[in-house]
Amino acid sequence: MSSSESETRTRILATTVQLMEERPSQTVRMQDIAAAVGISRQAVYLHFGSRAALLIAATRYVDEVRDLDGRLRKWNAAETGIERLDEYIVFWGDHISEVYGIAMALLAVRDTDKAAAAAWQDRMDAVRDGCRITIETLVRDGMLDPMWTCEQATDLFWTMLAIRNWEQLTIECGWSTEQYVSWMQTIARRTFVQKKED
Amino acid sequence: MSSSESETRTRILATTVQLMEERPSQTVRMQDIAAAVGISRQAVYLHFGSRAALLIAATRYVDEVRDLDGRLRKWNAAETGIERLDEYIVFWGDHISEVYGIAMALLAVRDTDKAAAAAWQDRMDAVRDGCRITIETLVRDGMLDPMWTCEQATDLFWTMLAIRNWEQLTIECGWSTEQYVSWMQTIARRTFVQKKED
DNA sequence: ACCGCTACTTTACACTGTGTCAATTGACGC
DNA sequence: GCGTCAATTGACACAGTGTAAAGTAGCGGT
Repeated sequence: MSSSESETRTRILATTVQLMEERPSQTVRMQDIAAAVGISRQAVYLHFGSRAALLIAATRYVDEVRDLDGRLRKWNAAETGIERLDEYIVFWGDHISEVYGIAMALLAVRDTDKAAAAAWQDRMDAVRDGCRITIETLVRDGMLDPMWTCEQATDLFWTMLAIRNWEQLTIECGWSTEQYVSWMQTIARRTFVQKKED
Repeated sequence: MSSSESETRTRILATTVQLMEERPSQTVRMQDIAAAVGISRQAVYLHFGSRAALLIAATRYVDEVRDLDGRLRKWNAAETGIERLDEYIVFWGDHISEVYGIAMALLAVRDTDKAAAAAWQDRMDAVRDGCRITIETLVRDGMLDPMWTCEQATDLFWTMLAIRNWEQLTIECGWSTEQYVSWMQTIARRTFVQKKED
């Protein structure tokens, strides 16, 4: 795969990600990306047919570079449902903080571009799958609070982990990612884990 | 105030709100609003200098029509902190479901328009104030879980109530507003209210 | 030496939506 | 009839995306 990718293509992707991280996503134009790479705007269109296509490719690129799959291994290896709950929040918190820039850019074009909307949906579905599997492991352990169905708990867990919430707590409220993770873990446990009957 | 407002101006506002509720906000253009009202695009600019100004006026209009202040009375009248927590979620859930359309439109132009950003900030600050007062009432009652500072609990409560979360749970997950309210109340209580020492 | 290929450049233009401007019309009160 | 207020019409500037066409520079093969 990476053998077929030209060096310029990779440089475009890396630059795009970098610019998106630096500035508020909206304001990064195709022009800016081209200029930063040191090529013409049209050259960018030569590699990626549209802004949306570029953003989609950029998210994939980040996943690859940051080793998304490797990071999920710890979560996957967790034995108990509660461990999984904790590990998923750790994984996701760390991941968001590195993907935030392009994720927001992709989210912004989603309204006008079908492909971008589909790409976003894909990623959100993947996160939701992770949430569902986590909740199902809790159920298996008999630890899901009976007030929730599996479906409801998944909806809620998935919503809690929304990037917008991470954004608000860290960027607007000034929480560190560590605080985000540890407090999110607390809320998730209190919300989903059945209380010891006493 | 309402005496100075021309009938056309009001019709523009009402139509804007209506269109924004119907369609995904982004796609409603000044042209569409003008056509729906039955006037020219320029006539809209005659009343509201810009798209952002129109959206800001539209949010105010909705607040007035839906009697925002009246709805807050019940929350304000609540005696205990826990009652306030519950009532604030009821108020907010109902309110979001009626304001959703324009709120999203306002949010969308926030990135490109300073006035819209300020207007959005205003409203979010107001919600945050409500959250803070609610949490402070819990503190007064000695009911806030000692794991949170007042500030942290406010941040978190405010984030829980984010419109995006309501959007995801109701529109994407299919929850009713009643479910949203009742389950949000559960989570909020479990997160913020100190457990009975046993 | 020439061919063709790939990667990129330059210039120009179409399109969409916002926002501005100027000249015009039509109704209403006085 | 006069002013004026509300609205109309048509034209245009501007930004950013996306398209199209012609040109260039380097490189490998024959």
